[in-house]
Amino acid sequence: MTRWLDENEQRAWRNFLAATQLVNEALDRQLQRDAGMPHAYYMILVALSEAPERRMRMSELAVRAQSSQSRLSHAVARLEERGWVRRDRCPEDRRGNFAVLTDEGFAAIAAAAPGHVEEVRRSLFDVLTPDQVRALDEICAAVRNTLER
Amino acid sequence: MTRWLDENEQRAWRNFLAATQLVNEALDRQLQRDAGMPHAYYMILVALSEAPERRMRMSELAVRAQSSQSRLSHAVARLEERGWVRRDRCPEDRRGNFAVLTDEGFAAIAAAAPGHVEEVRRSLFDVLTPDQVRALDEICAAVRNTLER
DNA sequence: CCCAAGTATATGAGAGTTCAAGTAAAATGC
DNA sequence: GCATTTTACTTGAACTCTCATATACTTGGG
Repeated sequence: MTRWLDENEQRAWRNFLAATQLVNEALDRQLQRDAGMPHAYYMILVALSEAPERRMRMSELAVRAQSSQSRLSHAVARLEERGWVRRDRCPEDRRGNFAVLTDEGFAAIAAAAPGHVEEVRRSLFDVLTPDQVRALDEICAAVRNTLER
Repeated sequence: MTRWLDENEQRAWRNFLAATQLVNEALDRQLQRDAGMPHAYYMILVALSEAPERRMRMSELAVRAQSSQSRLSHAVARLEERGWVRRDRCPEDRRGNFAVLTDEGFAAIAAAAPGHVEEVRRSLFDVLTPDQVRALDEICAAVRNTLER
């Protein structure tokens, strides 16, 4: 019954697992070492920094930062302890919260960004030809389209 | 100084992050739900099942299963509790250990494999054209070549 | 208006991962 | 040969993530 992977698919699959893990590990290590935060936290701060007034409702932030709501809740609690994020109650819907990027938080990603971009280039873009970057973009967009809700 | 990502690179990067995370989450959820183990554990069991006599030194296993030594050590401890793996001391080098896949462990991946392959197809291969699979393979191989070791 | 159902978020426990440090045995060098 | 370094692996603590559940508020009928 099971349609097993053929040889080419096996190879592609294993290369995919290895490559994506290597990239993610490289990112996490660099950010942890140089900025004291995991990549997931960096993504949250970046999402906030791009939002109007640098604030966003928790649920929207979860989507933008590719996080589950629970994970985000825990993460924001941690970021709050460090003074990088603050929570403001939402007046229109008193169940809701805004996560707000503080000036310290903004300073933190501003400081972290150059090293991070450097690592992104080193571990991905420097390795690929422009054609490969295009191909990768399309491949990932296709995957998103299918798996995202 | 910093060479920021241009618009295309930005898009490719964000699609890459989203797509790889979606695939990994899909894998982890399916395996956790249907086989009671995370993907990392599955990879360890698979690596062992492919080894001669279904056993391997811890350090080699770490490489094959794409795990750090510490992570592997903890994971094998857990797998041992479930009776899926056993540890044998290595006679030639008494610092060393073999991780050995038990019959129960083999049964566990044999049972898990079909559902896992199904999920791999669903979340990646079914979405891509043969050309895209080839392109992805080459891209990932290039990344591995650069980042590995 | 009130109650049931739904939504937004938080919380706690359990599990996995990382990092630094620890143990033990082999290899190296003088 | 003995001290040093290296290798193989483990351990513990701190942290993050997941899953199930709880809380608080809102919404939609009747």
